[in-house]
Amino acid sequence: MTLSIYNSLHRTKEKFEPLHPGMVSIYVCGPTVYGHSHLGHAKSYVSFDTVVRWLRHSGYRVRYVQNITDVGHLTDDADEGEDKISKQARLEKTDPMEIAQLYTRSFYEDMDAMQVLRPNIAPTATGHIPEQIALVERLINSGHAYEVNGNVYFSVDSFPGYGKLSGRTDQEAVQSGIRVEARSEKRHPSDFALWKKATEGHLMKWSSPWSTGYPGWHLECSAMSMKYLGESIDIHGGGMENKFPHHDCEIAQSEAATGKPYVRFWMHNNMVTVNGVKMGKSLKNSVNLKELFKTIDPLAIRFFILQSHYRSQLDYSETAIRASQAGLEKLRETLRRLREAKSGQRPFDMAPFELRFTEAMDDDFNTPIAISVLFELSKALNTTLDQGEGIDPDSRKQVESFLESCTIDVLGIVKPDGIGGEAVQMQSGKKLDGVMELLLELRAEARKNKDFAQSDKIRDRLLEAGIEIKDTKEGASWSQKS
RNA sequence: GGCGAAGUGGCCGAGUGGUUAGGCAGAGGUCUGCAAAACCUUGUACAGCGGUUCGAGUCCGCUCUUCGCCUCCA
Repeated sequence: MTLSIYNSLHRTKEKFEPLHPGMVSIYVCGPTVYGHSHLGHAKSYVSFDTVVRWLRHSGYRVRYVQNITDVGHLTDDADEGEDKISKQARLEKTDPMEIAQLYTRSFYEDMDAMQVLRPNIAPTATGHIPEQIALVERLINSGHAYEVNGNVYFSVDSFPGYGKLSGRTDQEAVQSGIRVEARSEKRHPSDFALWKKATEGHLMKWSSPWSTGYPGWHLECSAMSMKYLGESIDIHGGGMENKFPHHDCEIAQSEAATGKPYVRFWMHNNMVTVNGVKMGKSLKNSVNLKELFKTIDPLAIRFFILQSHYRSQLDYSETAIRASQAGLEKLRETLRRLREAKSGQRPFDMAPFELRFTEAMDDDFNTPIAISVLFELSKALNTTLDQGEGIDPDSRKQVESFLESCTIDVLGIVKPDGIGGEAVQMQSGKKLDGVMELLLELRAEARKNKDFAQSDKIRDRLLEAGIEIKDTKEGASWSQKS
């Protein structure tokens, strides 16, 4: 079986083979750090995290680069637009660097909570100004860029393939551009800035051969991708809204500079909507992750995201996410049960489940199908365990390891050192085990004597304390709940 | 206006020609002292109208509706 990936560049699924056998290079557009992360960030980074996890699981050595944008994007398209980070710094009465640091930390906190693995390299735009300047020089020298009044623009006329990703023709760009930019100093309305001269009072600026200024909107990704992954990379990921102009500009400036294909597979994830409407800061309907984490297990949010395909829109609602949490709990319960179950004689064949899971993931990372396979496996296991004879040791070991591999390593919906969703204070585990043993013993005696008032009291009080008791055929079991 | 995506049972959400998606919620049942969990049974959905086909959520056309991009945005 082979992995196929939907390539946005050709709008079709293609068999995936990396450029260098066994090694995959992937670059994903990172966040601009001027605010706390929202559910849209979660969808994007959970999706690509799962892509990376599956590639690694499939045996590839993956180098994953995800930038942190800490400069260079303006609040509007006019020359006098304010840098978003500077603006936030002004609003919070502090320094742009502090803003960038604050929200970078905040971003990683949220991603860590959802078990999004850190990228191998997380370069910042401000840390790569020389690389960006070098790329601009390269483009000027090869005739693909020109300088006017301290600004440098990329000449789209010099790159025939401009717009090939988004499917926009140059004609349209001309037509829409002419009205807006009639008096521009650009040679062509679609030309985009590589370097901008800083205006009076602009805080984030660097010296360059052309002016004291700052890099253009699209430059950092090209420069950093080339630096850390090479001039041609296997996969570049990002949100669909970035296809145009961001990714088309990246392609143009990179391929014009190197003469090589920039990206072999373009992957674009779809958006989160709230009640069917796009989530956006300007619409004031964005769902802040830190807020969400107060009431929902971060891993349940991850699970919710993975229950739809990365190329589908995901509609957020309270009820939908609650339903996901309940479903995830069911899978976790099966894993708990399997870990505690005694071995026996019953055979259990997990091969069909493993095959279907792999096929689903290999089919453009179809996590909703993969998860449905896990639910079916869960049901089959529960049915077998319900029969009380126990699964034979070999099969049991295999299926446990498979289920752990799927939920912990591949999907990241279960914590490696526990199940997830329980209270965190497990340090006193040993002591607690002893106490619980005693309590369950007392309760068992009470039940034996039909003193149900006493046994129910123990159960109810423990539940209040966050410990749930279940009576099974093999005796009572307990688990901690969050 | 241009480019693109989509409309699936109460809700979420897969599925691209022929057999059960899956989850959540609901109903009934098994088990249990009672719970909880689990399991069993239960829903015959695919925007509308035409067409192709032995056969269509699944292909084609039209209509309606929704959404995204075209300005920063995951």
